[in-house]
Amino acid sequence: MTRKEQKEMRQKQIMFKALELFVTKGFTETKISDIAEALGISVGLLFHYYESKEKLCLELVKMGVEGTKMSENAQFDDPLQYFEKTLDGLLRAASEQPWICQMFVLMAQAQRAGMPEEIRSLALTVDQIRFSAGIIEQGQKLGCIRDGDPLALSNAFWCSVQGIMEYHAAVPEMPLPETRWIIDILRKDQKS
Amino acid sequence: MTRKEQKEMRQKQIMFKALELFVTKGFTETKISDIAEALGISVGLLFHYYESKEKLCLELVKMGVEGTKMSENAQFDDPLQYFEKTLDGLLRAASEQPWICQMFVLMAQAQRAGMPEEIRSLALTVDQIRFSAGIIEQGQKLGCIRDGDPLALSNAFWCSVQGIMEYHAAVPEMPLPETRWIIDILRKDQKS
DNA sequence: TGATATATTGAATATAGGTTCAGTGAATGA
DNA sequence: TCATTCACTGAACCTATATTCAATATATCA
Repeated sequence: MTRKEQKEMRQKQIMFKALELFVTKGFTETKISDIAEALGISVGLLFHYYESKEKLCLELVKMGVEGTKMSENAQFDDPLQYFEKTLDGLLRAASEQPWICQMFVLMAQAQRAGMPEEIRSLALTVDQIRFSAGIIEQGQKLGCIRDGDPLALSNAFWCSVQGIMEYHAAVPEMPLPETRWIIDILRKDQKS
Repeated sequence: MTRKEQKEMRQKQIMFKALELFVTKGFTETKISDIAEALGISVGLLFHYYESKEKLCLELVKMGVEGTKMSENAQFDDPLQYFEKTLDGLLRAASEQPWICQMFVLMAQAQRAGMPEEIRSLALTVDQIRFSAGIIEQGQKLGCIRDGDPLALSNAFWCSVQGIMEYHAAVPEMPLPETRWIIDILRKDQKS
């Protein structure tokens, strides 16, 4: 293994363990030494790769922001289908790769007051709710999404997803819901 | 005002401000001095009323546990109606009294790893999800709640509520969803 | 009114935990 | 092979903040 490969591997290792701990214990509650210990490396080595706990978290949030922007580019015919596809993908991913759902949770944590300002403002650049409200409006015109304030509907949907991801990050053994249960928050005429 | 009244008022004052800050900033991220400053009192006074930050939080969690047990005693005819009544009450309360929704959020925080053990174990004594799963099972037999793993359905419902409360605690100006949108996670045949 | 109890303060203390750094050993490459 | 670079260590350092405490002000009550 070349030096470069080794370096990238270590960085990845550190990031994913940090993500796991930040999400299960919380950012401030996670000690740098917790991460180091969990990986069986020294505290000093961690600072060799990341100049601070804050920068490490920032790196994770950057990753999350990119992931979100990505998903906003998904193509769809039917607006309701957009949510179906997105949610189905998320739930499938969450059940297989813990880090996807953890990432989801981290992004919410990062938006809270009390987070380092640089992290917080970056996290606040994603606004899934407002973005989806536009698609919901389309769906309402087409008659596949129920009536009501699009922003409130979008909020209801994404908050539900958020809650589910959060709980699954903490208690992975709890069975995840089926996509269509959550989609029915938005669907106009149930019974498919 | 008598001494006793004054004492109770101060304690309430401190508890509610602490709740607000614990929820918006996080437990560890909230400094004792933040609470004191926000109330215009000294740090020392806070310790006169609560022997530690941990005990203060514990008091809040106790309050939350009692509230939850209370709501479990609600009477109902129709299982679906139980959820409707409960959620409607919660949403109504959340929009009027911030602390109710904050309390909801605190309970989730308190259950996380990384919290002081005494707080965590107390918070873990409430198990809304498992409790509601029983009611969901009844509803399925009666045909008013959709088929599927009752535990997973209960999880979906309460996680959604959790997510909504959490977001509303952070961004109160976002309009809350309507009860029936969330109830439709559980409802068997939509279109009322 | 005086004596006691309680509310209140803020400076001093203790400690946890993020960060630094001087040093060791192993890989790389000329 | 030798020199250089980089991975890696863990103890020392430093700061932020929970907690303590001695002192003061105010209320209660006999």
